[in-house]
Amino acid sequence: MTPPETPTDGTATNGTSSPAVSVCLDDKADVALPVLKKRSDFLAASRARKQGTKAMMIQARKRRDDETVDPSLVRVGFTCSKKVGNAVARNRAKRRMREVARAILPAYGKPGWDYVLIGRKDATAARDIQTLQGDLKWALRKLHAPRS
RNA sequence: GCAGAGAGCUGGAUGGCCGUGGGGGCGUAAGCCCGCGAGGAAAGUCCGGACUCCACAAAGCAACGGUGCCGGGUAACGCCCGGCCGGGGAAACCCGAGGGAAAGCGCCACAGAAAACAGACCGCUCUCGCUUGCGAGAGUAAGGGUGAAACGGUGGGGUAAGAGCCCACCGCGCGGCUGGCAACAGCGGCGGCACGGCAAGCCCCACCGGGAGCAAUGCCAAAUAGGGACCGCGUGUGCGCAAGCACAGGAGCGCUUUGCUCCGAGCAGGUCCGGGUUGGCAGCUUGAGGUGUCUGGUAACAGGCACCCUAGAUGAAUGGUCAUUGAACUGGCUUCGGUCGGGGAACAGAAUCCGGCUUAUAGGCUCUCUGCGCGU
Repeated sequence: MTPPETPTDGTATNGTSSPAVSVCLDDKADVALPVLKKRSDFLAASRARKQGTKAMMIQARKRRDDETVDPSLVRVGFTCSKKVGNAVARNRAKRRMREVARAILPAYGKPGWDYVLIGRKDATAARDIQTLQGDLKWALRKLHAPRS
């Protein structure tokens, strides 16, 4: 009846981070963007790096080398907890995040990484779409930066 | 035109570009093309079914849950339609858990003398006594006061005062006739009045009802821990060589009766099955299906004919953006006709599928009816 939601337990701190790798950003406009579907992928991402913005939370994780997924892929997942609102509000937030990810991630995401976008109450639906894209680019720069 | 009542519809629109979930086609592939893609409530999960799996010897009884005026509709319903009765309204219409209180139990707060079986607080009348406005006795229940409710009501006669004591009408009860399939209604007769209310407290009566749900269920693949069944040998007493029969015991089928089934202490063995986890496929959308039309019916609805195929996801598709337009609401100007701006669409998102109910819902539209007013 309802899709699975973000678990509301707060397990989202220190995880496996990797040093930043320099990536060439050209000719990636039509790269496929697979969607995360397994609960375990979401749980792994929630234990990795995260960066909040005004209208959403972004989690990012570099996949380990022994994982079977094609290392050239950028994968993305979307989630909204029930705090975001009723089903209409949650679906709307996911659709807007999907649109933002489609515009930004093929060019700015790094191959071999998984990204999870988490919606926020009211803000995800209300914020201008251009601003949301800017938010995501800013957050990706922060996430990709080497840890100090 | 104004006020009101009922029934129904709608739920921003059009186009371009980019994207997305199924389906179809082309292609070795990358990919390209075509077509389809949320609601009236998709919601609450409250009723009723379909469909699956499990359970099920019969009858009676009991328990538990539900329904409750009558007739019809339906696959079925607690739903719908029509009618009856009671209540509200000037009317259109609206509301009602609307069987049984002479089967039984229980309750009826406060107030009041008295709350269910009769009785008498203030009174009223008569008699007696005297201290002359009080006491005693008898009669009475009309009047007063209390209450949601006070042992029929109103009027007249009657009386010491009164009382169905008598009479008329109304109410009530009993039995009859007429109309109606029925609930019930009408009419006239008899009875002087017995039977207060609550069944949404228990209860009685009638009728209905196995359980779980698509995470059902079936299949495939991977992966592994050791649960169960059957076979074989073995099993109380009596009779019997034995097979078996009888008896006793225990267990199960809600209970009873009839009836049936099973069991008995283990094990070196043999054969087979299942369970949880993850992924995939089926179930999965052609159905009590829609639209139009004709026929029957007051209607709910039923039937005939023609045409149509209209989401099938599973971390879950319907989105983003641009242009034109744009309701409510709102600011200014106004010659009250408008005009220039702002603003940017309610409740809400399919999850096996249907029939209902309930709840949420900005605004707009249509039809019918009632009352009043105006015009012709």
